[in-house]
Amino acid sequence: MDQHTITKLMHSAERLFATHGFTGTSLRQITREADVNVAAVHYHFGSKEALFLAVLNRRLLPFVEYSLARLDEVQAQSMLLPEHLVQAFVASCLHFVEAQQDEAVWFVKLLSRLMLDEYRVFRESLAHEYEDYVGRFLAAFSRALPNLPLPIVRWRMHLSLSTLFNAFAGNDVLKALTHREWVNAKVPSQVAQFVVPFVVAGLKAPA
Amino acid sequence: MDQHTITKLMHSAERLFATHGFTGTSLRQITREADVNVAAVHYHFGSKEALFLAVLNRRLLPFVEYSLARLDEVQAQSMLLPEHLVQAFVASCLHFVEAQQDEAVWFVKLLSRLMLDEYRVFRESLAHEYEDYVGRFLAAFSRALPNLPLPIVRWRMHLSLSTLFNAFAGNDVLKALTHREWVNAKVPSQVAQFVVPFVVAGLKAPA
DNA sequence: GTCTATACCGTGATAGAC
DNA sequence: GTCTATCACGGTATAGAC
Repeated sequence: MDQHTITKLMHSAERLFATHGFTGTSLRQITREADVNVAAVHYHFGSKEALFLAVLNRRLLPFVEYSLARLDEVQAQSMLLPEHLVQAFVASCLHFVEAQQDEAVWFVKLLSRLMLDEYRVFRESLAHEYEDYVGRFLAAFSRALPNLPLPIVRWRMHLSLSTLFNAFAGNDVLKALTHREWVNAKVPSQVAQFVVPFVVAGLKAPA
Repeated sequence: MDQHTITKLMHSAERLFATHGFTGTSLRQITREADVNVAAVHYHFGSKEALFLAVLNRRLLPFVEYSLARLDEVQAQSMLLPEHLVQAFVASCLHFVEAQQDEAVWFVKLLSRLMLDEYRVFRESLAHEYEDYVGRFLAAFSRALPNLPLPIVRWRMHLSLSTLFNAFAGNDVLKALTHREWVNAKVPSQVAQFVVPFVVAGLKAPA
């Protein structure tokens, strides 16, 4: 156990940001848990915001790369169906989880927060890195759903990916209102079994 | 403009909590915007948490009541289909938005945050109020999907309601990553037009 | 019952010793 | 590269004036 300061900081920050949110986590909590000095964050990253972005990009950039490789594979097929795209995306998620283990769960929770207005401030920095990624998936969805007008294709892709993300992150509005587990899935591959048929059917719905 | 202190506080709190989150909003911001003293929150509500719950229940309790009335209507029909349940829920949302106007948008954003772990602390208080509501909707979904095993019915209902909530709240993972509007819907009834077919098809997907 | 002044502590950030 | 000291600010909560 002789990790570098930067690694220890990112590790603690990832878990704490995922659990308590950006504003809900203080630099003092992070540095205490990482067992480093309070000033270390500013020395190595410059600011709390920069630390958050670093934590995010550390895992998201490799994920995106892997995910695009899977996309290229299915695009190479002559017949492109919506389920192929969902499979490419889900397979990337599962591969990611398998490689990162527990840390992946924190990371996905962290990622699912970005949808909220609260995290608006980070969007400009993220756009530079991920604009191309989203664009390429959208083009693929257009190919796979040739009979639907573009606005509907965009909505369907948005709903599909948001639903998948929220499912993997364990975000559940029913659990929030009743404090009870209504759905249970021990591992991400089980989550996928429940969500994929739902999403694929949604994509293929008549206009 | 001679509102009561309590009303002014709830109004400001709703908007600020929705925009910046619970930890991201300070009592000073709320009281400054409401043009009341910093201590007013503690006098009238007891704590920041209690204010949050009050803001939530103020709109959610009437919504639930209305929504259950719509549910009873469709349950009275001899043939209960998944689309009837979705329609009952969506109609309640639209009725709610029409009555509350702009404030409804803030409220739905606020509500969609409850899914996150960060808001765990409120779940116990909420369970008491909304356990029955969720239970009655679940029973209806079981009736409408008689050929599916109960775990799948639960997943489908969870995915449907979460997807609808996120759509009305404007939560969009693509927008977060690219800082760009991919889907556009001026009013909630337009959102419904895009989301309802997706969700209904998802519900009716083969097991 | 209602509001105000204020206490006390934690926050992100910086400067400078080592 | 790391640490201590310190800053200005804003956080929640309370004691007490009207």
